[in-house]
Amino acid sequence: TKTYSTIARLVGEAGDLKLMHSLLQQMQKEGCPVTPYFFADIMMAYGHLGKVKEAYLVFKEMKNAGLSPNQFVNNCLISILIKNGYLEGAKKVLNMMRSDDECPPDRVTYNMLIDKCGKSGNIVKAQQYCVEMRQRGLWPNEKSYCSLFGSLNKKGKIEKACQLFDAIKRKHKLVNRVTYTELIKGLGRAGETEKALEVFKKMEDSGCVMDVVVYNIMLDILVKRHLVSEAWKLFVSMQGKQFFPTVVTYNILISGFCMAKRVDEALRWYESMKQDGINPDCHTHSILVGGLCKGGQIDAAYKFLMEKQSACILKDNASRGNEGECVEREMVMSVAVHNVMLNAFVKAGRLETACTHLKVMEENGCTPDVFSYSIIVHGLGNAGKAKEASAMYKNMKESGIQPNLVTFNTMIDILGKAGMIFEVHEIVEEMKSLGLKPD
RNA sequence: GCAUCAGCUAUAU
Repeated sequence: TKTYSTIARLVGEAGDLKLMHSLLQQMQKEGCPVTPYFFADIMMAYGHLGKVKEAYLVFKEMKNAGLSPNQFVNNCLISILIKNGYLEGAKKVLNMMRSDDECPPDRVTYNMLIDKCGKSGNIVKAQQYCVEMRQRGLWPNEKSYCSLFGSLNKKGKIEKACQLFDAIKRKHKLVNRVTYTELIKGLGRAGETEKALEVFKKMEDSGCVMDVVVYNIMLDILVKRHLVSEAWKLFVSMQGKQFFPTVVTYNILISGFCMAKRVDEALRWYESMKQDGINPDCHTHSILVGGLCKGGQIDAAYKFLMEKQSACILKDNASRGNEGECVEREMVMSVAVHNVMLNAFVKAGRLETACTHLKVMEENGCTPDVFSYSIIVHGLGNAGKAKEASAMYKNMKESGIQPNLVTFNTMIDILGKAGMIFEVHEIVEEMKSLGLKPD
């Protein structure tokens, strides 16, 4: 069974359902017990590729094979649905579980839903799930509370968040390092740098086990307040405590130098991270492109971007087996980096260049996303070209890209200002049909 | 069952 599961994972990643079928048949022929975990592995593989439909087909396939889903498999399905933005689907699975005495929801089930509702701003719903799990005799744990706490933080309700923090600390004693980290982050976002530092120091002094994430968050707060030299001190001291910088740490510092308009230093740090053996990622590149642009060096930014773009065709040594096989794969510069560039062109009034670059992206195998189009649409609208903006908007939809709330707001603004009231109504109707509420 | 659940960095209104 283990052998087959291992193979099944690979089959799942390759997206070959047929092969999976024959594997399954072979297993049954050989009298090899097929477990739900076998199916779950395949489902998760699909899920990570964003192939929700395929994952669901595997789920159904499992039922057809006469296996009823257990809590684990249902949770996997919920996780896949949630990660890919199908909250409604996840709720349906929950409903099935609620009415299934053999397979009721467990703490993981609720934790996932609490977290997702919190992240999408529905705190009330998140709390309802929390109540419901208690009614079922399931006790919320650190993760449940941290999700709830985080949702308040996200909404900027720092006072309520602090109250909740105190409550869960006093009543349930269910706070850990992650909860403290979340608290620091919330305080930082609320502009309470001093308090954030205070909690951070308390954490350090009380002998609480730290990790690099806590340091990264503290660094980010400092850097966003333009306290670059404070950040530098922390960067040094963390290493003295054996917490070594990751790519995120470097990205934060580099963005700090960019925000402080010290782009040269940012570029030097970019070099030194590579020397430290840490690979820059798409965040690094978009931070640098943005930094160069904001420093008025648009053309340098473009040059940098195109250089990285052509360096992107490289060997991907993600060795999956022990055979040392290297998969040659074409890597593409992340859309987000191009989007930063597009935005810079638009903001500099170089609309033509931006539109040209949109095509360059596609030629380089980098598919524009909803951000790319929104940037261009907004640029056109700002230039008083409402008709062209509309055309670009249509273009986007024809490329199979769903508009989101920001896109709709942008369009409403453009059309409204151009006096195209009828078209505004069309947009509003479109929003409704997608289940989006105007904000 | 070491598998499903919480915290860090970039782009649009």
